[in-house]
Formats: sequence, structure tokens, C-alpha cells
Amino acid sequence: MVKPANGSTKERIPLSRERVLAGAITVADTGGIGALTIRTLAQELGIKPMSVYHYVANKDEIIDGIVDLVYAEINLPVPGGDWQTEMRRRANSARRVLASHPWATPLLQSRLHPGPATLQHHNAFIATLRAAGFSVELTAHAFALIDSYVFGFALSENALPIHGPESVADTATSMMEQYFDAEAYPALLEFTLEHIMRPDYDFGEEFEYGLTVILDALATSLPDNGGAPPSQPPTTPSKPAKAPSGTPSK
Amino acid sequence: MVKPANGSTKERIPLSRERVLAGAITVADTGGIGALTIRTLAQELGIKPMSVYHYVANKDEIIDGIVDLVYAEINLPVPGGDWQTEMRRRANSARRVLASHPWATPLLQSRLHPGPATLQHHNAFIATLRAAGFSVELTAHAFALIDSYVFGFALSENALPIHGPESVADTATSMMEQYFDAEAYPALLEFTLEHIMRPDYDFGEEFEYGLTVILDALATSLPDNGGAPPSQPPTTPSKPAKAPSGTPSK
DNA sequence: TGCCGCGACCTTACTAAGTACGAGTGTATA
DNA sequence: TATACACTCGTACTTAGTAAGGTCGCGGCA
Repeated sequence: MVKPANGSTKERIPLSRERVLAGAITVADTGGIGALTIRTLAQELGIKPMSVYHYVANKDEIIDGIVDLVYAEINLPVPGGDWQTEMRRRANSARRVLASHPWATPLLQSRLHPGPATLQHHNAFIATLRAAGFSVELTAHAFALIDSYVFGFALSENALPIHGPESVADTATSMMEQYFDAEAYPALLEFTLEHIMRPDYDFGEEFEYGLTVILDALATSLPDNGGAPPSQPPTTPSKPAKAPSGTPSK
Repeated sequence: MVKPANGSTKERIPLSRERVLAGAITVADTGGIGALTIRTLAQELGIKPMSVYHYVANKDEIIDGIVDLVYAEINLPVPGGDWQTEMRRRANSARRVLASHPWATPLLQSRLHPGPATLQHHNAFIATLRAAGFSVELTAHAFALIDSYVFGFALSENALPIHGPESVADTATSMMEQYFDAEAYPALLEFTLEHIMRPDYDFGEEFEYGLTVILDALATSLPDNGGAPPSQPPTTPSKPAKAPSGTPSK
């Protein structure tokens, strides 16, 4: 009745949990998690809403599923490699991934049912530090510090109205305009005018600075800090001149 | 008829925007933002749903309003004071405030319509650093670094199932149990057993460590770093009392 | 061949939310 | 007393999630 896979219309790929979750990510990427409803998802998949429930128990399971898929996209650090390099690679990967799935940032940490990719990710993270000589305690410090920073940064970054220099400036302008006496906030005004609204302003560039600060600090806390000097923190000049993370690669 | 029988005197405190927002915070604190609906809010206030709309245009305005109230609760840093002390005080205050309003953390940065308390907060933050001799650029670094950390940490902390040592351990246990072969994640397992599940484990204690790392690093980046040695990063016995990176002495 | 069961997908319908519209009620002032 | 306005509420429309159960095609099996 409906249409057996005859000529004109599209071949019917059988639905699956994977297709459901992939569709959910597409919808969320396009319109935010707010746009992810069973109905929009069904539309994206070309099916009727209730069919989704053949593959997932409820919407929460969809959320858990796509969060795990996001974790799966993040580059895992490799235990045994130079830990700073690995941490830096993972951090940059995480930032990139979260930038392409902005809706995920507040969810990553808050799910109570971690999936396999999530567990594998945490496992690799911890293993990398332990293999580099971090004590359990220092690993805990590093975990909290790095991930608070990385996820917090992603949160801030994704909160920016739109990305790209010009739109930030536009937004800042209109914000300052409509919110009455900007003169009540002189420091904020100066900061906005002299920094945020500069044409070459790019908040994303701040990421490297903080990351370097954090990794260096952890390096000095390592017991066998074998003379390896910490990499230069990208001193005050804004550009962290392509941080060569001081440690020799193996 | 539901009304109390105090016919003559009008016990009824007149509704107001303030009461609406305060009620919204109460509801959100009790059951999370998910529990905040116009209907639950009306119930909390002892009124009917539509009455709310006399004081706010829509639910979004309620969210904007309560976010600004949360900012208002955070201790402002005082420009002119010792900047590390001020930053530390503000950070601890922010953490406390966010712990009492866990629903707010993902919202703080993402609102497009900052209220007066929000602007005042940012203004005080920036002014404090500028007054301490931070260049505009270093202020931007510090802003991104500190706030990413503070909000990121709050995000992680609030994501913990419940607060307090024992419940974390319980959760970790059940997580490891139900998620099949914990042996696929040996480092995670070790970490969980030897650290997370220790009876005296308290994630919150990590906060000071990271905050100190960050403030010290910023201190060394300050041009007039008047010989003041950075404070010791706390805990972690095994560490050389070495000044953190950035000292161009090398 | 005809029936059965099953997996995949769909129809209907119930409930909870946000909120538009406009009517009731009380108080202040003309 | 009449009019105006502020505040509050009743009704109803719309979009969510999802419970219950229906339909259809296919591959066994008597």
C-alpha cells in the first residue's frame, strides 16, 4: 500500500537506533536541543513520531545516546604519549567538537547514564595521566582543573550570540545601546570598546592561553619534573605564537 | 472560596514582578528548571497561571530575570583591593551561589539579555583587574580563564548526582556495577576505587587547587610583579616548591 | 494454500505545557 | 453615580511526550 521500494521515491533504509540518534544530532545541530522533539526528529527521518519509540524507550534515552556519540567524536588521549601533547590534543578536539554541537556542552557532564564512549573517554584521560607519573591525587586535580576549564570555556564560547568577529561586535553594540546608561558600567564599556569590538577580536583565541597556563602548572607539580622547563606561557601579547609545548616528543 | 476567610483586611500581598521572580527561584531551587512552569509558579504564588503574565511578558523574561537575580547574589570584587583576594572572594561566592541554584549554571552565560546585576558584575570584575594594573588584553585572558574555570567547575560540581561524600560513592558503585565489564576501563576503575569512593572524598575541595593555580599564573604575567612570590598551590604533597611557569628566568 | 506470529511502522488520543483573548472584579477619580 | 484603569482569572488553542493498540508484509508451517 504505502510504497514498496519501487522506482521513483527513495529507497527505504530500514530505521535503526543509529539512524534515530544520528537524526537527533542533525536536528539538534540545526536548531538547538530546544528544536529536538519527537516530532521534528520523526520528520527529519521521514517517519511518523511514534515509530521512534520502537528504537528508544523515551526521549531521555535519546539524549543519553547523542551525548555518548558526542564523546565518541572527541579525540582520545593516548596513554604513554607525552602527556602534555595528548592533553592538548584532546582539549582542542573537545573544543572543536563542542563548537559543532553547542547544545551538548551543558549536557556532557550532567547525564546520569554514561555510555561506553563516555567511559572510554574518561578511562583514556585518566590512564594517560597515570602513565605519565601523576599520582591518583594529582590526577584528580588535573581532571577537575582541565575539564572545568575546557567545558567552561566551551560553555562561554557557545554562549556567544554567533561566532565570528563581526557578529560579536554587533551584539555588543546593540547590547550597550539598549541597556540604557552604559556610563554606569565604565570598565565594561571601556573593555567592550577597546577589546571586544576590535575587528580582529576572536574569543576563541583565549583558549590556548588558559590551556597553556594550566598544563604548565600541572607540569611543575609533577614529581619527576626532569628539568623540562615548562613551556612559555603565551606572555601578555595576545597571540600565543603557536605554543611549542616545551617537552620533547619521543 | 479558597481564599482565607480574613474578609476585612486584605492579607493578600499584591503580586509584583519581584514576587513572581522570587517564586520562580523557589520553584527552580526545589525541583530544577524543569519544574519551573507557569503553572507550578502560579501554584507557588497562590494565584492562577495567567496572572503571571501581567508582570512578565513570557517565560523567557522570567528566566532572564532570575538569572540576573543570581548574578546579584554573587559577591562583587572591589576595584582597588588586592586583586587576588578580590578574585578569590568572588570565585568562592560564585561557587556557593551556583551550588544553591544549580539550575543556573548553564544559563548564566547563555542569556542574550543581561540584566543590570549582570552588567554590574562584569563591570566590577573588569574594573578590579584594570585597577590592579592588568592591561586590557591581560584582563581578557583573565576573564576567560577565571570564568571558564569557575563556571566549568560549578557545572561539574552540580552535575554530581547528589552532594556529600556518601552519595557520590554510592552512585559510582552502582554505575560501575551496572555498566557491565568495568574491566574494559581499568584506569577509570582504579581511579574510582582509590579516590572517588574513599570515604573522605569531596570533589568540592578541588576548587581551591585550580583557583590557586590560575591566580598564581596570572600574577606572574603581571608586569609589576613586585617580587611577591605566588602562593603555594594547596595539597598534593609530592611537589617541588617551585615557582610556576612563566618566570622568564630560564 | 491458508493460517500464524512477528517485526516494523502508524493512528488515535490523553496529558502537560505556554500563552492569546477577553471577561470579571475592585478601587480611584471625575 | 459613572467611568477608567489595574489586576486577576476562565476558556481555549497549540505543541509537547507518549500510552495503547492497529496495520501490513513476510517467512515459517500444517
